[in-house]
Amino acid sequence: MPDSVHEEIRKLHLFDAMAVEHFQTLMRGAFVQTFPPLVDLITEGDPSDFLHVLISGSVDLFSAWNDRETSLATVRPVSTFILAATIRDQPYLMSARTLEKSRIALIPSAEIRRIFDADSDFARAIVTELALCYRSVVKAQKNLKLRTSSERLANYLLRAQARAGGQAEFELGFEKRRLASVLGMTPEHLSRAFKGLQPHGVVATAMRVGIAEPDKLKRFARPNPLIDDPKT
Amino acid sequence: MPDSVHEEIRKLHLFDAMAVEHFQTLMRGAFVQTFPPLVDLITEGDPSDFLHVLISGSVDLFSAWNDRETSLATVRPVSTFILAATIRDQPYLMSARTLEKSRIALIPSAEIRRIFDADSDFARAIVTELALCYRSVVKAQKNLKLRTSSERLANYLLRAQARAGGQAEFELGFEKRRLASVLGMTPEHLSRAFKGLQPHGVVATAMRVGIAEPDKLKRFARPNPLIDDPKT
DNA sequence: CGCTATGTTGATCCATATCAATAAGTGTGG
DNA sequence: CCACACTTATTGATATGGATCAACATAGCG
Repeated sequence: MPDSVHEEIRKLHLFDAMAVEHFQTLMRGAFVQTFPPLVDLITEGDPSDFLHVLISGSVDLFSAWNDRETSLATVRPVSTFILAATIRDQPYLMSARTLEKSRIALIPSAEIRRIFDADSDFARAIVTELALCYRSVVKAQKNLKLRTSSERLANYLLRAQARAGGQAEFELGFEKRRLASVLGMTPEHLSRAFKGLQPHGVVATAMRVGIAEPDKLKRFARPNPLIDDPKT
Repeated sequence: MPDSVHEEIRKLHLFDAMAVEHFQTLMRGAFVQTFPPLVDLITEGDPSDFLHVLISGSVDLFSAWNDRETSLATVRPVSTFILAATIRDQPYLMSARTLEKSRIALIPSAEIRRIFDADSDFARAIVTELALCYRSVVKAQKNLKLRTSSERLANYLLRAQARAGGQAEFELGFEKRRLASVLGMTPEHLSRAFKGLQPHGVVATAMRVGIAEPDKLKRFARPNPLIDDPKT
């Protein structure tokens, strides 16, 4: 693995406080890989051999049971996934697949656990990261259970607009088909949901979205920091 | 707070590895309280002043938005709740209320954070606990999104039977009204769901439940360790 | 230029919520 | 010990959010 990547990973606050020698030990067993869209990365039930760190792109965490499948969370850079399984040395509870082209660092779980025991700065960083993951799953769950699909779409668009720097018109990173899956609905339903948002000033053409009057959309969407703010 | 309670808390594996003096510091600011059923313990959005440790009883974690309310998880002894908010020093994401009469230890969050920084054994124990909380939320989410309400009820009954020592007939700890809320459905729907399970050998009278042929019910419920096993 | 994947639209179905009425407990004061 | 009030449980009728199925429209792309 090239040193430039080492430095990139070292900057992540999960790794920036730990002792140099421990970091180097971790990196010896680690590697970074670029995956195309829609590649299966892990399967639920498998032993947690690697901690995954998403460096760029996005990843869908999902689960299946009895021929049904559901998306549980979307991971965005830079953050880890399946940290809890790694820590507990238990099987993954969720499967993961790339949504877009993604760069991912893979670090052997056994090493993580060993160094976690040896380096208390690292242990503390892990707690912070894990608490963040926990809270993001809770927020995803609230989003899904408390909102209708149109409300989820409206709030998603507002967040996407914020990510795009607040312009009135912006690119929608996904194909609509994948956006539907991210939002937990069928493509047909997403299509209707977009139409339903027209009275609230949303104009959707191909992969571009325009929000005529953000305040109007906000009155419908009612964004809430305890659901939509990724930082808290 | 009586010393007997100190010892009880000290036995929880979250606290059993930490240095004695740190434990005593924590206990100085802590207290244990017994709450009747249906008491609101915390409200989402409030600052996380206390880490809660459920010693006996059960607690519902729920959330509200826009006049809608949903239950997100049920906490059973012995475990902590709102640990992630405490660690991150951020507002609670969920509200909590007792489901039954419950004993709860309250430990000032600021102390937890201080000692977390000073005691690496404690930090490690927190990681383990937090990973467990994370995984239990994920399991709750899978249960809710992948199963119909009858399937959730069937699996709940199988777990309740296991908790009761595997007898064919056992007490159902809750009022049906509360069970419905725990399972994420309306009381009316629960009533119908119980009827729907009769062909699978479930007999429900008042607060007692009988499972005539567990294998038959299992064929319908399809329990899965990645959803139903609280230990992994 | 057609082929295949994606997006839209319409019709219908399903799980579950909601509303309404009634029945069955449970508790309290006289 | 009973009458009354109040909560809980059941049952029926209806509404709703969203999925599914089917038809058709587009749009990249070899």
